[in-house]
Amino acid sequence: MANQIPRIIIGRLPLYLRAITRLKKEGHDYASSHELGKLLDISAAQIRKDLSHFGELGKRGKGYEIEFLISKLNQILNTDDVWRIIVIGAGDIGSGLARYKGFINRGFKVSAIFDIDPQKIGKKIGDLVVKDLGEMEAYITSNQIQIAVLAIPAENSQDVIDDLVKAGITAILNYAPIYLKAPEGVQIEHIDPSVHLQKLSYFLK
Amino acid sequence: MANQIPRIIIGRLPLYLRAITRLKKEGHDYASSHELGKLLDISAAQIRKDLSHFGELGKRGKGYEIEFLISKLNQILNTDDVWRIIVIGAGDIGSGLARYKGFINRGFKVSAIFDIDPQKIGKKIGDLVVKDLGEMEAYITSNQIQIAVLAIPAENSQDVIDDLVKAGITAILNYAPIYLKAPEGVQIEHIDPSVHLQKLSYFLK
DNA sequence: TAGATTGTTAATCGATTAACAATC
DNA sequence: TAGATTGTTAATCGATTAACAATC
Repeated sequence: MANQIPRIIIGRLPLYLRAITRLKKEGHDYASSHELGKLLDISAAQIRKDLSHFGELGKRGKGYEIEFLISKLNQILNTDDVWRIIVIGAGDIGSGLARYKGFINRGFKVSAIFDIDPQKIGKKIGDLVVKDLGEMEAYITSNQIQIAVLAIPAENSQDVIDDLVKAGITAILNYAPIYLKAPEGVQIEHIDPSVHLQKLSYFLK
Repeated sequence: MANQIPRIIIGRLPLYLRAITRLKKEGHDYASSHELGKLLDISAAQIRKDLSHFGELGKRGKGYEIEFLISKLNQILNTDDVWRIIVIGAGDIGSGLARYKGFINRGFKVSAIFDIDPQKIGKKIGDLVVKDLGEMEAYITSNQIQIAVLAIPAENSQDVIDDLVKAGITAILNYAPIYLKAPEGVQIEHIDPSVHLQKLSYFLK
């Protein structure tokens, strides 16, 4: 099972998981590739092909058992357990993430939030108290954190990335509108609303 | 110039624009496809191929004139002018977007923010005052808004989408962790941090 | 059994890369 | 001119789709 799955397939698995979790909430027990496909605007053939990389997950004639597929997808994505993640930057985005209730059943939990601004350090956000950025490295090491979310201005982000990696972080979700370099083996994902808006505006007028 | 450009290429143009804008800020006048490629982890050949869809934008022997390429990309992406966009939902994400200083030089400006919660209506966020969701449709019509950002809980988002489209919105950036249906011709982009985090966690452990 | 839907192969389609003539 | 880099063609690579035997 699963010898170097293409990245593009991995990128679709969270969407499958999100869609099928919704079907479960609606009371379904089984979902066919066609149903899922309609929900996601993805062809049924592609969904079957993607899933088949991880074994025979469906039942011919019936579809995919939802409970089973959910647990299988979580297993594949390593979200069986909850990852403790840290957030760097206690601005609007960082605060929003720290307060966000939706992470926990997707496999994540913000366990600390850091900022460099003395005005913010010590402030309470949701269940957390903003920590001094200076404590970040020690925190990562002693809590064995692997995932960090960067929610700070672009100018400072490359420096912080370097510190994060040095401390042992191996996966970064970056909200700064800038492309960042990380050493081989450190995964980075980017979220930049302006990029999405520009994709949209291309099609307008 | 430009007969039905593949979506995947359009998706890269904002990245080119972001990278080259940075090079401008650093004082460069020209950028070669190799420089850009190194900055973005994209092959030089691909960058040249992508850009060539829109004419001969470079100078052989020199590269791309930065000032010219920026204006050309803005022209292609329709971000020459500033789009007035609206934000639905005045929670952390909505507030963050309303206060975000980075939109204006990427071609966007939040011109109104709406919420359904009486506690939030009337509150000041940045330069804006939160409006009643009930005023949304009238606002869209009379201001000819085309782009909306959805930053509300998943449960309510399909209803709001329908209202948005009815009022004339043709492009939506959706922060709710759910796949939404919109009629043909209405573009939707999705941002769901959990999806990105799950892509990251796949590679861990 | 009949109907439905998977898993998988082969065919198609599209995107990326390599290579190089054109040319600044 | 010599060196550099584009624009573009052809070759390669990879992803998607169509189709259907297997089977629940």
